[in-house]
Amino acid sequence: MHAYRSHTCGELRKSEVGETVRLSGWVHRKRDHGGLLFIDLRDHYGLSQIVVEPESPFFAEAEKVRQESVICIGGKVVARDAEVVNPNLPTGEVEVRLESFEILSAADELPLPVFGEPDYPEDIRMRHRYLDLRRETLHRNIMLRSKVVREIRNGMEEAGFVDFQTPILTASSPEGARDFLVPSRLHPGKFYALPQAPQIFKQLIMVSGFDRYYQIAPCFRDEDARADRSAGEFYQLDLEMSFVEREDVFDAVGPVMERTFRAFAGERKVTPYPFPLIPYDEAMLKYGTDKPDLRCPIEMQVVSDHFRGSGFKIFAQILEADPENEIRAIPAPGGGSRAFCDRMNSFAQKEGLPGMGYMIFDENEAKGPLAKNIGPERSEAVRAQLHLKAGDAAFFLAGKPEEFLPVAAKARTVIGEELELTRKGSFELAWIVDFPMYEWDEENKKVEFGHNPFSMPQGGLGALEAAKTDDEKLSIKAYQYDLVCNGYELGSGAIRNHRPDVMYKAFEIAGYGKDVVEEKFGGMLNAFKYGAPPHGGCAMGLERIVMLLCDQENIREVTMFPMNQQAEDLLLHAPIEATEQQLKDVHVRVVMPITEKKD
RNA sequence: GCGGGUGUAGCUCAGUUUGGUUAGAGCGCCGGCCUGUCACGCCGGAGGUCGCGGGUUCAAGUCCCGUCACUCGCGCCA
Repeated sequence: MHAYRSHTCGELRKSEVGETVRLSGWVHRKRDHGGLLFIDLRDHYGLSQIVVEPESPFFAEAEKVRQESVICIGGKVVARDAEVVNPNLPTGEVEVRLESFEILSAADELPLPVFGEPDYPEDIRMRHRYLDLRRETLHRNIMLRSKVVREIRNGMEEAGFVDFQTPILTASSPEGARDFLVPSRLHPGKFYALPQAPQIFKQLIMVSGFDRYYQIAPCFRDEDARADRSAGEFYQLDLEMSFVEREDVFDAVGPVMERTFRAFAGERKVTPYPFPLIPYDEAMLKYGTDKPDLRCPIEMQVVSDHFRGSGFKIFAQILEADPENEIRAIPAPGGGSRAFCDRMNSFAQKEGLPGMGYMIFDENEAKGPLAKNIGPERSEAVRAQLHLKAGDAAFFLAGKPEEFLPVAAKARTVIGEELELTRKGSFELAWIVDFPMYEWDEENKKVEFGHNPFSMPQGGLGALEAAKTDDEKLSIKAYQYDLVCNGYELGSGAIRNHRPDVMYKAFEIAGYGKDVVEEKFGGMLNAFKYGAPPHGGCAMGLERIVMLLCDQENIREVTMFPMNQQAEDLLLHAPIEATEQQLKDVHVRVVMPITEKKD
């Protein structure tokens, strides 16, 4: 017989009754009746009940063994009597009568219980991640992550994509997030950077003639963490294709996303491919965000005209003060109660707005201070535009859209949830398309790249040359798109700008001369001078996909060894001081930040 | 860098609003009992600088100021 096990702990069924077996695993739980002892033995595969009779020579030892100790037991598989079958356990029809018992590794008192997985502080979970990972939920999440990766790989391989690795030690790139730097030993004073994404490499792979690239790629960005954003590092399904237009990219990655979600969605619905396309401008108008949760059916509308010159002076004045100001309405079907509307109003105030006006519609009229001030005719026009009926309400936000939209978007989500309009148990995917090529940099009062400077502007060189005023420049769209699901940005991509002449012009509009482009992006620019195929692609955040499938709202719940919000690894204590010798080797001297002393 | 929340037994939390007796409960831990449990049960016990520092007060877990830790968000994230 095998030294440790003849079966796994999840394997035994009635068919094994009568066999003598050997099992190894962790002591999940003991139930000690004094005269009879039950041990639930756990491994990766499941749970088996071991029974120890008081006559057993091992009874005393087994009674004392601590939870989470690793033991190896032998014994005979017996059928349980009908009344003690455990239907909740796949192995619940049998149990093992203990005949041999050995402690392979005794456990100390636990800093983190495994059984029952009670809520524990995250820093303790991180410090003892190996215990945390034994717990059922996290163990299952990590397993699902692996299966998701396999499903993605299968999909990509079947679609003719080829997996290539790209460098981890590379050059710092001037745009994007802050880089992690690695000092060079051979080149004093010089540094490598960890890639924020294999962006330039995958474009070079296309220029190198490989046609279809993909990789589950590690990405490193020195930015602060969020619940849905890991500190330091994360993985992307990264892909790039040659000789393609936008729809070709959608046709390649869309089906892979659909099959991946569908494979693990269970009862939950998945948007069938092809996913809807929503222009960026339309998303901002209807949802107030470029990553709308489409499970919520509420769509905002501009209702400025109904308030222009109306008796509601506050709104009328806001509209007069600046032509860019507007009134936006959030319809709230079924929200026609004072209590609800007041609650939403104070929500808006908590979010930093002066408030959120509202109208309540009943059978005959619109109620609330707004309705009174603008009169029945205008109120009725608002109701008609929003297609509302008796018992409904609408909320109104006024001012500069860029100022109130973040709150409006949140309010839309909250209203949808509170009124139970938001669908549960579905994954609703859509492409947000036609992102602006440029945006206004308020700090430096200039036109700046909106997203990826390497995206192809729509209309190409002609559109760039035709744009003279700032407004015209800002209205240029890029072949740039995001995939969104349930309010999360799953990934983004673009058709790239593979033409040096267009690139020079694109950078010129953002105020960068030829010299800057050549100095900063010379590597890629040169590559484009010797025959570059039109190409495009995208990158999907792996953890976000897994997070959604696991019904988790925190990315650390789908990451085996995550860092905390301060980007510290509490298990292995990274980051940590380097030794004098290490610093000397790489020609680095540490200068601590000056902290202000208080007197 | 900034804002919100949290911090009381190993853990989860009550007590803080309105300052006042010996700071409680559940889980876990330790000891005892228990032959059919599977969240086993019953009895007993240990365990607390109320995050830390300062202040107000006859009196502070409770009020004030500062600070630290964790977390959520803003900034940042092409």
